[in-house]
Amino acid sequence: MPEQTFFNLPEEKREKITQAAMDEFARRFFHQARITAIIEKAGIARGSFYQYFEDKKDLFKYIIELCVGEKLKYINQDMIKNRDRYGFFELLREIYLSGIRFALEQPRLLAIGNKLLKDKELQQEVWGEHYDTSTEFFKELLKEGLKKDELDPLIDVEVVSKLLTGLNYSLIDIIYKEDKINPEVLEEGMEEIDKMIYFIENGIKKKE
Amino acid sequence: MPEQTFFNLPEEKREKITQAAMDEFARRFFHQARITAIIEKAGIARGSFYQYFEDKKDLFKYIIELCVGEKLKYINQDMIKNRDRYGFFELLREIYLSGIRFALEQPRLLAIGNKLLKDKELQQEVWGEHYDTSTEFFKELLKEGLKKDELDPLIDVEVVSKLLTGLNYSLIDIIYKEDKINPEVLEEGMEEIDKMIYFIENGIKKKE
Amino acid sequence: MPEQTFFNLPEEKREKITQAAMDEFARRFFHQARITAIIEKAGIARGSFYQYFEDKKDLFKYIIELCVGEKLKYINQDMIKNRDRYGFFELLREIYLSGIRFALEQPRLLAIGNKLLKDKELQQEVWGEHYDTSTEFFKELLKEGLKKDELDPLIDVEVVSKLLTGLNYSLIDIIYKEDKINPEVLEEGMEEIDKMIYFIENGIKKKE
Amino acid sequence: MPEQTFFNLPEEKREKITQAAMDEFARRFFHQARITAIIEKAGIARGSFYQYFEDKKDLFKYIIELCVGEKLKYINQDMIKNRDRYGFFELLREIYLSGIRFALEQPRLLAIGNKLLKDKELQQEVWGEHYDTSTEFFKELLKEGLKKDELDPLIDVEVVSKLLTGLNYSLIDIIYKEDKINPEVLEEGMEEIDKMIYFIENGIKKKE
DNA sequence: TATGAATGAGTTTTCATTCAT
DNA sequence: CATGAATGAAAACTCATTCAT
Repeated sequence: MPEQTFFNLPEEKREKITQAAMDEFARRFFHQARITAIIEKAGIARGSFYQYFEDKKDLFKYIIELCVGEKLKYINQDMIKNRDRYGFFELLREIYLSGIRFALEQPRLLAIGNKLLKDKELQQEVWGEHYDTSTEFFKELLKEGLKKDELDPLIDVEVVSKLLTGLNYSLIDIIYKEDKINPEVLEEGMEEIDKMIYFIENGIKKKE
Repeated sequence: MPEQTFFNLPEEKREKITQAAMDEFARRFFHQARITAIIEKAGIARGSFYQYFEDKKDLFKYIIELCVGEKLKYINQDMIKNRDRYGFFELLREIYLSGIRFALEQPRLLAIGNKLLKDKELQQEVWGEHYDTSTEFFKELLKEGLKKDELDPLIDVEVVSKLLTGLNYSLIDIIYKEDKINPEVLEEGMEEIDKMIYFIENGIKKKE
Repeated sequence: MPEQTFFNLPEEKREKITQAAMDEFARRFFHQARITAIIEKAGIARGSFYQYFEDKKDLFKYIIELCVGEKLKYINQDMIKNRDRYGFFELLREIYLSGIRFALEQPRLLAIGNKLLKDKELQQEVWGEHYDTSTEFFKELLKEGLKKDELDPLIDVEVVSKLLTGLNYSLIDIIYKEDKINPEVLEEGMEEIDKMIYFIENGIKKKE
Repeated sequence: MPEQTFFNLPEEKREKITQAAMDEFARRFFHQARITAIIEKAGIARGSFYQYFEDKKDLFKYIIELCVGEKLKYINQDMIKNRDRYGFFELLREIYLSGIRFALEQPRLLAIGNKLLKDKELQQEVWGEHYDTSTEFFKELLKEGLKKDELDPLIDVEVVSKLLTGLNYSLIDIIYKEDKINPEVLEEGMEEIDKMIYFIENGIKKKE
């Protein structure tokens, strides 16, 4: 919800502001992030900032939106749209892999999201009530997996959806630690990650 | 590392300060936490605060120490000490259950720890280099489990230890959401949780 | 080294701030000087102060620079530049007289310098290593005086340069006492001072 | 004017407090000096301090008194008492030499006095109106010197007494610079200093 | 729309002094 | 007398936001 003035800006300038904001929000928690740092890096005037955004939170929400949009690009949209044609574990693997690709290629955006992750209060301000889209999505996936008889019918959808969400974050933590890419992962490559996903799957797949 | 003066205080007053600090650190991130709020709630003078603690960080470290100490009380110490007498999954279940018990009974302390969890910089200041004790512990457990031939030898100890850590946090997130206890969990009780743990185990136990 | 914002200020406002700062630094030692007093007298907001200056020391350095600049105006620059055309004692008298003129007309600036004079630590922070320019200057003068055969060759340049510096301060103390101009001196005028300088000269001039 | 309680203290304890105070007042200006530092070094309780002294200034005055008393010990008391038997320049040399001996042997006390020297306000609080004893003393000496026909009758007693005072400080500055004894002076010894005094004398002695 | 100066509430911290035991 | 905890005024400094041009 930036002001229209912001969108009237030349592409280049808008980009510079966006990048500066991402840098700052990746480095510091929302409350610690300093507008001063952002305007300086972006090379704009203090007053201009408030002509583009209502306040710090307004900018933050916008940046988060960009993160979400960017994140979506890493998911194979075809699989999502035609998800009835794919198996549950294929889809799950794709979700996880997309998360990993995103982490590897957009570590800064990941850092921003991670910072938000623990601040429930802020999340609510940013996303209102429905701030747990990730879990919601897994819930849908699980329901469909059960319908297709791919999953152990004993599982509790509520609980497992949350576990899958948590595992997603864990996976990312594994490859992206302390603001740096974990070199071990890069060496051994995706193969290792795939094996890892395999073990996770064991927990919920239908017992024969 | 509070000053001796703090420990000389009458139990009751010390407790009041501790509680006030916990309240504030549970509500806000370290940098956002306000000494003013703490001293007001504790009913002490501004100057007194600095007679008890070197600064805000000093108090925070102390509170974190209390959290860790409290957390340990929730783990069956007998099992930890004589862990060779227990199976890997028995131990794992105990760890997870202890986390859940802690979350249910000490939600405020949990919130404090969670806030710290995402702030790597702060963690290093509080704990020095060894701030990932949780993962280290799971790594030990896994190695012993492998030795006892209870686990799939194909698993990557590094990776799985991190997954188990992440799962632990997920479990806690499931029952403790938005600073309130998730009522669903309390209704259905530990039984449900136990089932959940069971599914997790599938992922790594030895294939027959 | 104030910020550019300070120099962008309208002359009048800048002057008001400068005057307020001079008042405070003339009254109190650097560490005792209060920013609050300065901003109140200058009629600016607390935050503005920190937009103009990095901190109290930044302002202080600036004020000292102004003092030094002002002081230089009181020395006959022609004599300094063409000093080979003048006798040693002529030059010495000019230096001393300039100090006296400065003291009479800028008692506040003198007070500021005097306060700094005893704080070696602060001097080093303000001026770095070369903080004894006064003595250095007298040393040069003495060397030239010896070359021109005007001075007793037995004198120790190191020692006498320090004595001359000290005498300079003494002279100033004589006419400027307790932050007020000593009225006696004003009555009897420069003539008396000139006589005083004459006696000082006896100590080092070449014996016939 | 410490309280009687202070003087009832065992010699050893009193000495420890005195030493601690001297250390602090030698290091920092009165306003910067911290009671905390003093009580810690002296090993006494905070409350005790205020049982011995009314406040910080009370202690300071006492320390200054001790400094003055100590200083007097360095002057040849016989010469002072029977000063009619000595020549003006003999007496003057003794005064100066005593200052130098004091500076060499009691650098800490000298530092305390020097710090006080520039703080006119504080001086008045410590000494009331008659805080310029040094100048007063030189004035007496000069008058007697004139009576004995040893001095140039043209000199202005007011002015020269102040100059002599200033020279005294300069001498001390020469041998005691930046809180350390100037090594050059120690090497060349008192002889050099004596020569220095000789040059000073030239300025005021009776012309033949 | 752009600019950047102005604002002031809010925060941490220090320290002399008082007070209760 | 000794002790050391209690106090709170005051200081420096930060920073999001407003305002005037």
